[in-house]
Amino acid sequence: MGVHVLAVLAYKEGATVSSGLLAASVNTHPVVIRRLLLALQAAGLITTGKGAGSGSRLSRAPSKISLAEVYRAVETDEPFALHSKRPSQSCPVGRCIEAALEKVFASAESALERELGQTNFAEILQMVKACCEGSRRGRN
Amino acid sequence: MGVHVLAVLAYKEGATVSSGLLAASVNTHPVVIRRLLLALQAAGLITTGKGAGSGSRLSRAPSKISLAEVYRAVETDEPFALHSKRPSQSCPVGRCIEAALEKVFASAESALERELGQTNFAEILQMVKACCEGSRRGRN
DNA sequence: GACAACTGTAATGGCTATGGTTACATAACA
DNA sequence: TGTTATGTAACCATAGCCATTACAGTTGTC
Repeated sequence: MGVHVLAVLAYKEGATVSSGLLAASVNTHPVVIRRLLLALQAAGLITTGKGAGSGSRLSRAPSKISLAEVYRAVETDEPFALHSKRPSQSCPVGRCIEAALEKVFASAESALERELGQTNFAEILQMVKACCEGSRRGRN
Repeated sequence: MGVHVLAVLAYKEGATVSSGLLAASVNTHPVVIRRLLLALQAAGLITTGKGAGSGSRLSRAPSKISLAEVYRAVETDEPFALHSKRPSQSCPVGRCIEAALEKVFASAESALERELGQTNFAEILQMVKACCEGSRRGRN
């Protein structure tokens, strides 16, 4: 969903877009979008103005924003669920499995981010535009 | 959690382990473990017997089981949440973003599985055993 | 200055997924 | 036949996420 928002912002190169318009495209509620925009702001990906006629825009060129940054900005919890309740400490495996898993999962996540880092929004924008050829009647 | 179960089975090389014992190590309920065992059976990672004195064991050597297989066996839904409600089809971005994202996410997931595939349970077992040196009083 | 168009933020309710629990049928073994 | 296990359904509790409402603060325009 965060990707969707940034894709729209990239689509409207530089123009400010209100949360209402973004919500219409994502098909959700403006407040949901604003919460998302806060996370994207904190990550420095967009700038948001206040007041009438205002809205959000990318703070960098689309080619300078990778999916990995969006992932880091938006994702809150760990991709792999560790144990909710701690394993039994009286079992040798239970006592040590968490440390072992953390190491492996950390490298898995870094591999994931490395892969996501290889796609930027210029490419996404290009894919979207290529897909839309032929159905040029866009109201928005 | 699936990893934990298989790690215990690897720890008890070849011996059958009941869902009750596994549950004690994971610190959960035997039924939860049995649900998990069903998925691991379906993936061909373990074999489970019925009846008294029975239980589960690995169906392959630990070195022949990778984390990627566990991931595939256990994980049900997509790692990246697509849109729950479809985006607005009247917006050019909304109309095309899903197809673009699917392609990118598929490659990201395959990168993830590639990374997970590089760790097998012989290595995990080794990590667990290395961690437990010194605290050798294991009741189980 | 009043108004309109925005964002920021809190509070709330609903939905879904997951895990925990109980209960019971069934299968194997001694 | 009794004991020990699995397989499976049903149900409740919990957590996380999204949607919604409500309202305060900010900016630009008339």
